[in-house]
Amino acid sequence: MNEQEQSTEEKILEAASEVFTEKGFAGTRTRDIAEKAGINLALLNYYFRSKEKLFEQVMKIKVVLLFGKIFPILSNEKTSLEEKIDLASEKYFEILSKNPNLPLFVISEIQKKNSNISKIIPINKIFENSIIIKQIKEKRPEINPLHYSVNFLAMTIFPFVAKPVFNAFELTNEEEYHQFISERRKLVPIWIKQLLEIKTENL
Amino acid sequence: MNEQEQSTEEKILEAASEVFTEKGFAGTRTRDIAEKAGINLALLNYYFRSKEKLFEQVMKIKVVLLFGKIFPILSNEKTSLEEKIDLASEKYFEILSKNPNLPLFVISEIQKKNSNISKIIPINKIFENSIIIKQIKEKRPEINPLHYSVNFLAMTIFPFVAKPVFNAFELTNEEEYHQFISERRKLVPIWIKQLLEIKTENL
DNA sequence: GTCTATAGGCCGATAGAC
DNA sequence: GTCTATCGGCCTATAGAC
Repeated sequence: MNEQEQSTEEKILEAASEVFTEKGFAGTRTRDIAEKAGINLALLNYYFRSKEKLFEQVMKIKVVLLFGKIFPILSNEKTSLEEKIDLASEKYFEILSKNPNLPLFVISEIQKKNSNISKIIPINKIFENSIIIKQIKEKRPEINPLHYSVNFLAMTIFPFVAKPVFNAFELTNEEEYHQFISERRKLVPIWIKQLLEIKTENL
Repeated sequence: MNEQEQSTEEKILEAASEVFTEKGFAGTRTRDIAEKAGINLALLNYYFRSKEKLFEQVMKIKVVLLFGKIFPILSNEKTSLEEKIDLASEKYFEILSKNPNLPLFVISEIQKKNSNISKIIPINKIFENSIIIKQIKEKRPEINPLHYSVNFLAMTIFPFVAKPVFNAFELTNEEEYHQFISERRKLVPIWIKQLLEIKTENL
């Protein structure tokens, strides 16, 4: 499924995905994408019109990858809150282990380009109407459910976002980092469920 | 302390700080820095030699701002673990409220430039030898203390890192976001202390 | 120290042959 | 569809006047 089986368009898209993710939109040269895809620079513009439009397609794919698989889990009417936490955690560690710098790419490029990405996926609507939010509200009506969602995302995603810092300051080597992540895969759902048990009356 | 009281060098540095933070190294044009500083483009090179060297100075300041104030708290021999959590949390929310996109800038630029930034501050040495690590190890010897440090940083920093996502997907408006942050200022230390109480035997 | 003017190189995009 | 060659603009950096 690698070599010749990919169409030219797919080869460009894959190369673009890698280079954009590594260097960001502004730091990427279309020449580098063309070289990595093994095609000519002119072909890139033939297929995608411009660097900007190529980037938009990559970003769309990345946003769907980052959020798409999670929402079905959070919106399942048949699973309990605790089961959702376990399943979402498992799925996220799986996605992020394969795509470690996916979240940093999406976040930092959204920050730089304040694009109208909310038209790709209406995250807020899906989120606000999801079953899990109802379940959290039932369990902890005194606290904005967004806190628990952010806690979950923070504990799961942050170690991947901060990986460049781990490397730069040599906090872990590559092996220790993977060990660390695989420990968190088990710990995070335990911690999240525990946080939901704490009553905090006096805000 | 604004207008004429700043030296030209300071004006350039402050303008550079703002533009680099907003657009990243690659997305920044030295012309924009010069314009924002109210000086001529040539002056920028007169004072700082190159865009690269100016960036390095800005980055050094940012890294110190992000970590410098925290380490003394974590290394204090006279405070308890719980007191350190309260003080570090307070200090971080203070720093990040004033510099909301500081962490995203530092992380994403470190990722792009894999610079030898560890020479600015030897974070790993300071971290490993800090008093708080000893205190965490005493309390939870079965778990790598890095997990609790990452939990703290994640729960504190992540909402600031992810702010562009909050905005892009309209999860909160500006007022709701500030309300959300001020709630976390109280909740995060409570949660962190609670996480330290959980025994997790079976890893 | 501060300015204007410009050199010099890089990069995105396209024209045009095959 | 795919290539080579090149245009035109932008951006960093510097030369040189004041």
